[in-house]
Amino acid sequence: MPSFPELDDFIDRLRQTGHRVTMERMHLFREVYNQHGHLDAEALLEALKAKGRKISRATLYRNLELLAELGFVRKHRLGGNRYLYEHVHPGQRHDHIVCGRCGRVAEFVSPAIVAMQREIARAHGFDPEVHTLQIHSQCLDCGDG
Amino acid sequence: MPSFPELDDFIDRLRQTGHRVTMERMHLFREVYNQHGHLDAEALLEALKAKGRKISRATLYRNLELLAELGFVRKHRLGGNRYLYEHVHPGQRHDHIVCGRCGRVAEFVSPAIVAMQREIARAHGFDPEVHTLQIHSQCLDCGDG
DNA sequence: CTCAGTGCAAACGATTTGCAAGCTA
DNA sequence: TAGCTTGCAAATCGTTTGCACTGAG
Repeated sequence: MPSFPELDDFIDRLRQTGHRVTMERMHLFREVYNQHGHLDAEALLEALKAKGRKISRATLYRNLELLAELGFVRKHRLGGNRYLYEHVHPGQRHDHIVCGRCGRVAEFVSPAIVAMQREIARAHGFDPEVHTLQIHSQCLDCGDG
Repeated sequence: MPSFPELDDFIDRLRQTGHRVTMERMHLFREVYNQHGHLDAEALLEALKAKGRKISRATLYRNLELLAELGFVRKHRLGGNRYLYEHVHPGQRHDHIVCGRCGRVAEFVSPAIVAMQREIARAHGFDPEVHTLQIHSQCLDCGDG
C-alpha cells in the first residue's frame, strides 16, 4: 500500500494518541484524502467497497469521528440530512456556499468575510478564533427563475 | 381567539392559495408568532400541549412546512439534528451565529456581510438575491478554554 | 495475552408517509 | 356532500450503540 505524507502523519498521530493502526483506518484515510470535495458516509462506503476494501458502516462512522477529532477531516452539515466530510487542506481555510435545491457546494476564500466573522463572534460572546461559515443560496440554473 | 395583523395575513394567504383555515393552523401560527427566537418542532408541540391546544406531531410538521412555503416562517438547520423555525420579521433580514457545543444561537445584522454574500454568490453561479448565512463558532464560556 | 477495534444487527431521533376518520367550505 | 386535513401508527433515513468476536501491540 503506497504511502504519502499525510498518511504518515495520521499513523504518527494514531500512535501518539494511543490508537491502533488498523487496515480499516488506513483504507478510509486514503479514500478521504484521494477524493476531492465533500463526501458523505454513503459515498465513502461505496467507494471503498468498489475497491474491494471492506469496511462496515459502523466502523466508517466511528473512524470519521476519529479523523475529525484528530483534525484530519472537517465534518459539515451543509443543509440536507447528512453530514459531509472533507479532508483538511493544509493552510487554506475556506468556507462553503450551498445550493438549497440540488445541494451543490462551492468553496470560497474571503479574508474580508473572515475578518467580519471574528468581529461578529466577539460581539456576541463567541470565540473569534473558532468559526466556519456557510452561505445558503440557489444555483442560477437550478430553477426558480 | 384574539387576532393580530399577521394572523389575518395568514388567513388571507390560506384562502388565496386554496388552503383551509383550521384550528390547528391557527393555534400553530399563534404559537410561532408569540415566541421569540428559534424553536424546534418538539418545543412547539410542548408549548401547544401546555396551553391545551392539541395538535399531532404529523400535523405540526406538515403545517410548519406550509408556513415555510407561504413565507411566514424560515426553517434553518443550525447544526444539530433538528430544524429550527422562526417567524419572519418584517423588513429586518438577519443571519445567525451558532455555538457548536451548546447550540446557542445569536442573531446579527451586517450589511457588509450581505454585500459580500451577493458577490460570492454571483462569482460561483448562485443567485445573489437568495442567500442566508450562518457562522459556526463556540460560546466563550462554553468550555474548551 | 489483552483490550482497542470491528461487524452485525438492533436501537435511535427527527421527520415523513399511508390510510381511515373528521371537519371546512 | 366533497375532499382537504387530521391523527395514529408504521415507515424512513442517517447515524449511533450493544455485544460478542477479531486482531494489533
